[in-house]
Amino acid sequence: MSAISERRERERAHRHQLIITAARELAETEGWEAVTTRRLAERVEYSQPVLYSHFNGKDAIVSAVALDGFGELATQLRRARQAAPEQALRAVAGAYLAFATERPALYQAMFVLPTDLKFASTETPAPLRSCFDEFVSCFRPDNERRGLFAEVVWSTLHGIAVLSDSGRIPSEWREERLDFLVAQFSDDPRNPSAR
Amino acid sequence: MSAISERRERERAHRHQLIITAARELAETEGWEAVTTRRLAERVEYSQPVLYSHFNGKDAIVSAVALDGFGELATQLRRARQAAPEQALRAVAGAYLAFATERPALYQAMFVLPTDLKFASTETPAPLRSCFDEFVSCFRPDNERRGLFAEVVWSTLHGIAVLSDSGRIPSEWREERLDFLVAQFSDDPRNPSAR
DNA sequence: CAGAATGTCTAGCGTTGCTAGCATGAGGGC
DNA sequence: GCCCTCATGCTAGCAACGCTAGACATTCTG
Repeated sequence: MSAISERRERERAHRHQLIITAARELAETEGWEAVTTRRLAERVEYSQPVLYSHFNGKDAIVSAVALDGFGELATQLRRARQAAPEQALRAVAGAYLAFATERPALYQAMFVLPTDLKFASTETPAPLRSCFDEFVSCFRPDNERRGLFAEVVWSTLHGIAVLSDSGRIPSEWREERLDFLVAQFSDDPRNPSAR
Repeated sequence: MSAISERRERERAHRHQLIITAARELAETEGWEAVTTRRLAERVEYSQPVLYSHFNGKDAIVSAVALDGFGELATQLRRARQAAPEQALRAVAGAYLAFATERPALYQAMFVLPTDLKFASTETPAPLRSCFDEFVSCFRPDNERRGLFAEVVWSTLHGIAVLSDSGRIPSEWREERLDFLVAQFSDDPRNPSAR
């Protein structure tokens, strides 16, 4: 393989990431309904068909953005948990909701829009699994049902995030909901009903 | 007003409902992405523009379907609660999830797709309010935070419903999640941590 | 019976995701 | 140095989308 084709491959990879970040920025400033293949192509200063030489279609672009998002979410959750080890659940839940409200478009790509990402299977991408594991780690290792705990806590947070984003529940009681949720689901020994 | 115009009004109302049920059936058999104004018009055996003489646009049709759905959901939740007054939360939560899994398209119209329905405000339609009140009624009248309880329980159920519908959590542990959720959120006197 | 009003249709606009097919330009063999 | 090959990116266009303008027909009104 010649040096020239290596350079080409590099440029191609760079453009690949350029498309992803352009789609993400466009979605975050104007919402996903404004992300059309035409506008995206114009933004990366290429014609429309080059998008299809990098991705199978628009859904694949959304999936790529979502995958980036899962990486970021995983690191933020981990940071929050490690910064407050004795209140891990509270910290992780707060970080999750903060992520959802601060990057609503990214969150939508990850959890609402149709993507071809596989969840909860053997081919689940690592960043996705890491996010879930952060929730699991909020519970005691000897808790045999921590997987179930994590699933339900995650569901609750997702419900709060998506219902308040679409205006279906008022967003002003966010902190109260968080405190309440943590109190109900924490499995530390002071919460006798949670085991 | 003449008898003829009365008949016209009747026919018009009938056709109005015809459009709504046609949209709902189409969505439930093929998903909302298959509900286009052209196919819907063909299905009700009228031309496309008549849809716009009944509704402001496609979103308004979705909203009308959703409103029907809220009426049905409210009666099902009420029936479940009254059939098991001493396990109200468990019954209502089960009925909610059953509704979501048995009528996924209807559920989407109510809670996922963009609609112009107002939630949690003074102009919230009655069926919508009834649904929420059913959750509130699962908690003791002397529980000052039952509104908060209801919001969080609803969020959890919605999270479970939407995450399992899109394949993001496995649907096989539904009963376990339900039992766990009810155990954590019930405010009866045997659950000391819930108050 | 003429004119106004109502209702429904055909046709079409602008936009969408996506693709066929044509250029242009670089790489390698002679 | 020259020509063939092949890949790369473009222009142009397709079918389908939500929605609307304007023509036609039918019905009501004075």
